[in-house]
Amino acid sequence: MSNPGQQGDAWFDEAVSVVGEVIGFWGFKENHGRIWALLFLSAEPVSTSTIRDALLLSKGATSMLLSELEDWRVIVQDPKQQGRERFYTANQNLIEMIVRVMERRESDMLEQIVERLVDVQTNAKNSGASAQQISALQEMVDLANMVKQLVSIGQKMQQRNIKELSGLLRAIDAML
Amino acid sequence: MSNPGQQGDAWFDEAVSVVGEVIGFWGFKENHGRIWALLFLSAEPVSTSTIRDALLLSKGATSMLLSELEDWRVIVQDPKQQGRERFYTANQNLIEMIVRVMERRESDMLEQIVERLVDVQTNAKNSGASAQQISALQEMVDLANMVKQLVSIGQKMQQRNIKELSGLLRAIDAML
DNA sequence: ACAAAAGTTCAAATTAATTTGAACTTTCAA
DNA sequence: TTGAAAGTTCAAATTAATTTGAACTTTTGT
Repeated sequence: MSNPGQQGDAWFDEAVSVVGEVIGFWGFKENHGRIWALLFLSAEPVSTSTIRDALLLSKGATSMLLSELEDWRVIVQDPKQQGRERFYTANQNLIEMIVRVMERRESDMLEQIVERLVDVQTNAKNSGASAQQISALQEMVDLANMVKQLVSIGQKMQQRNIKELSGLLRAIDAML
Repeated sequence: MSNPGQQGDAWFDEAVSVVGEVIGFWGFKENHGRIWALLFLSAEPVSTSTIRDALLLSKGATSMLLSELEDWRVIVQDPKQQGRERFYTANQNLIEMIVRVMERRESDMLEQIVERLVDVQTNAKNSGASAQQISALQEMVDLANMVKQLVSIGQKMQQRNIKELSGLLRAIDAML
């Protein structure tokens, strides 16, 4: 068996598919997940053209997908590589990665949501909305704020590994 | 001012929009969010035709969206109403609702993912994948299991209200 | 400085998700 | 029992998301 455990092996392709599906399910493009999986499972930095060939993507798509992933710091360019082509590696810290992406995706939105809902509540009061309606709006605001709190907890989890977090979750479970 | 704080008021429409956007952003249809918001902000049960008229939906769409929401127990039919038409109310427990929907959406998937990744790992071992690759796969499995753990914590949070949970989150924050 | 290779951009094409509406089934008031 | 109003289904239409590829810009080895 030549080139063991690389792109082309059935298990490798299946892993790339699984991750692609999960990531796609979770609101990103399937190809974001496929690229990340390819890099995460590769020992060495991988060149852009290798990625393109392995995943059958166009030049344009590859460029866009890679720069999005890089922007989210889900992948990183290998600075050691020199020459014309770029080489990438996956961020190996899954937790940090997930937290960062979540934060980036939800944070601005949550801020805006709270703002808009508070506005709505003000207008509702001035338009003679019922007490019940005001408190329904308040609950939405509270919920949005709770999610903000959750995001900030996420931030603190960035430097912990999965094993530690699993232990923490067990402790929380016991509190309930 | 007649019909105070009802559909047609600017604040009401804005609230419906905000919720629709959030829900849409979060992987559901915008109209799921709009219907739920309309019901959540209405004092009385609302008839199907009122929903249709207020949100400008077709007969077919209304039927499908309502039965999906009902299926997820995000809304519920009012049993008191009799007559030909159905009336709905929103599930008032936001936390229960979110947990239930998440659980439903993620649970089967997570089970499958773990299964497929374990399979992949087995094949990888038999195909002479590197130790590094095996452990990368292991990390993915661990992560999926951690998310399962998280879902099960979510279940226990169903009967708590937002204020309680906010306090709990503060306690967790202090542990980090 | 040049030109070949790599990367970017974005309008058009493709593909996927959502909505419509007509034909059908079910429900219930008379 | 009957038929009109309500509800459902699903293929076709619409709308939205993603991908392509050609024209462009940037980079770098010579």
